[in-house]
Amino acid sequence: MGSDVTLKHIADALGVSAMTVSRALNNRSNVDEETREKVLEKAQSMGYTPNHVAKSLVSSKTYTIGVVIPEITHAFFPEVVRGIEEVTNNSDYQLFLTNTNEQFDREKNAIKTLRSKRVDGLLISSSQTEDDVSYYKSLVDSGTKVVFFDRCIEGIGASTVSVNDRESSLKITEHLINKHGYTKIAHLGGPHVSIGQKRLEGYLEALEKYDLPINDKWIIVGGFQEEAGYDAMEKLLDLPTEEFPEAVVSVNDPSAIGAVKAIEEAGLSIPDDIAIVGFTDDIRAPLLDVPLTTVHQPAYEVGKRAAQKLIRTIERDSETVENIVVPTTLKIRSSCGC
Amino acid sequence: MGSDVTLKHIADALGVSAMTVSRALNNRSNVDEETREKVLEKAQSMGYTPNHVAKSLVSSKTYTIGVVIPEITHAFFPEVVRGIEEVTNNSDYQLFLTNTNEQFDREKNAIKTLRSKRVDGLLISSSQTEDDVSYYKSLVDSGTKVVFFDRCIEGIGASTVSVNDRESSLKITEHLINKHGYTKIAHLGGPHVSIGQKRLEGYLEALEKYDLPINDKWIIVGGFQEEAGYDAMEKLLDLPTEEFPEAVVSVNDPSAIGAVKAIEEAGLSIPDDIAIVGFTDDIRAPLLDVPLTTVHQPAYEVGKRAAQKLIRTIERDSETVENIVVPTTLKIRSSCGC
DNA sequence: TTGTACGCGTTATCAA
DNA sequence: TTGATAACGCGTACAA
Repeated sequence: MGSDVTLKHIADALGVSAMTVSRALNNRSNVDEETREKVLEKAQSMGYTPNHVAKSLVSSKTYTIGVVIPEITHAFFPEVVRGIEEVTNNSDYQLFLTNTNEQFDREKNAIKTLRSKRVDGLLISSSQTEDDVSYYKSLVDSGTKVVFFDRCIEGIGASTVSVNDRESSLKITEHLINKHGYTKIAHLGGPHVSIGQKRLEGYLEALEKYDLPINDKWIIVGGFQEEAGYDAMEKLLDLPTEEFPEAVVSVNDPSAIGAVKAIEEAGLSIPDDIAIVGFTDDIRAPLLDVPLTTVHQPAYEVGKRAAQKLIRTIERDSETVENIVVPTTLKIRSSCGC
Repeated sequence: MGSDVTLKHIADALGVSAMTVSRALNNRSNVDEETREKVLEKAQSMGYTPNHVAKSLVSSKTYTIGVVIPEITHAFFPEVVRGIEEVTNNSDYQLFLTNTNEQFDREKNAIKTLRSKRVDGLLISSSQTEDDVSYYKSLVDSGTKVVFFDRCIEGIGASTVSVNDRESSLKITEHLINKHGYTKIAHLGGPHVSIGQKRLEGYLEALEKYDLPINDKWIIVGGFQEEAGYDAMEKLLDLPTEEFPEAVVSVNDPSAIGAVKAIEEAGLSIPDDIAIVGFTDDIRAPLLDVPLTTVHQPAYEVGKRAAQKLIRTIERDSETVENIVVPTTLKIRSSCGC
């Protein structure tokens, strides 16, 4: 594709200057109407496609946004992307999508490439599992426009869009306590950063609020994926009878679904032998043998808000840093005992 | 981000020419080792990030691929994207992802923008519903490198990667006939292009092969989404008893899932009152109340093969046009009566 | 080994 | 209203 038609080609064909062609094609006012029509016609017939690469070089603006997500097959994220697209579609931005497969190395690599491509900004859901913000801090400090969503890094000068993780986790745990009277409640957690930490805090807060025992063996630190939930649940299942929990709060639905698998394989039944709740409202949640009680996350809305905030941040230097929180709703099904 | 560090900045800081810096940074052989080290160090300390926009302008190569999919929330496509990424990740290409929401207008728009951005090639799963290939024909004729996947346009000079739609549809329909003895079989079809057409053909071929009646009222032309399946099924449900089908072959799983909803709402039971099979092997298929018998499509593999073919087409002018077919497998569950 | 000149396609700026 | 020139950041080709 090195043989593209350029402004100069059209100009030569018409006996005018490239500048005039540029003006005509960009609807500038200072072009003779007759000239403009000739140009438009010629551009059409020659199959001209404007070269945004050259435009970008001049304007230092690419109309391009890099989207970095940890797990494209986790249904939450495609839905977020749809929300992002609703916004970008109406504002001429294109999306570079990169899926990091939960690997921080791949994430750093992707961000490096995206910066080389001079994206106007980045939407990031972090896959970092360690509590070290220095990488992101220097990214933001370098002037790169970033908005975090879902798995956010707060307090480093970038806006964030997330759900009220702590509160939601508190509420769903409270539901298990209040409504069902469980007292022995375990937690299948994610890594102790970002949403993993907050959801853990919500869980702990609920137990404390009701003076329930907190048992270290009930708090498993795992990951966000199905296998992690499966493995974590296996550890719980190994617990002796007297320590066996009555209910489990999972960090998200994929993890919960993995746990359900482990429970079923152990020949136990939900919610009688053990109740379980998730977080996400995955597309599969209502379809499980025992439909999963969970926290509904408005993924589409998260994507939309994040994209809006980023574009405003890109286009206005005065835009403030915000931590935007979108509300969740409890989705009560039957895995909790209801 | 117009204040980026350039080669010239580094050059000035070091008292050398920009060219020397360029050579050092690109690991060219003809640079003094001492100079190279100084440059590398300075580049690091000044926070230099190479400008791919400028590089692309010079080289007419962007290391960028446009991916056009019709429906990002249909789980098949995220899985395809993962397959694409496995390939692009290892070859330094970035993906522009655009979701057209099954709207051909949006697709044309997206392709136009992607061409302006001078992507090196396009991976397209078409959302067109009309049987007019002229748009794609002129796209390919213009020299744009295109590989179609899943919803392909064949015979216009672009490679395609798809599953053996006709055969698979034939086989799953045969299963209903052979294994279960159904004779009155309906089809909830997609638009009559690409996979819609082929899956319809497979269905018809099966009926003909076994001398079964073909009833126009049993062939509903709909769409690929859940609502389309729901609506189509409602039409079948309105049929008088003597014309009521015993089994339904759906063009894909989302459509089948919509149909299942309609069947359940009508108070009928699957498979006793009516059997149903799909096509895709959606993540939800095994989780339905009556697990869905369907055709498993190797989405990841489709993505991988398509990306490989496109990159080869981009990098070698001599690359031939191929219609690549990846095999499916029947996924027998219980909605067929098994 | 290093530097200079030029071009990639476009637009801002100033002159005609 | 139109055109000439320079610049965006980089790499090729050639010269020193």
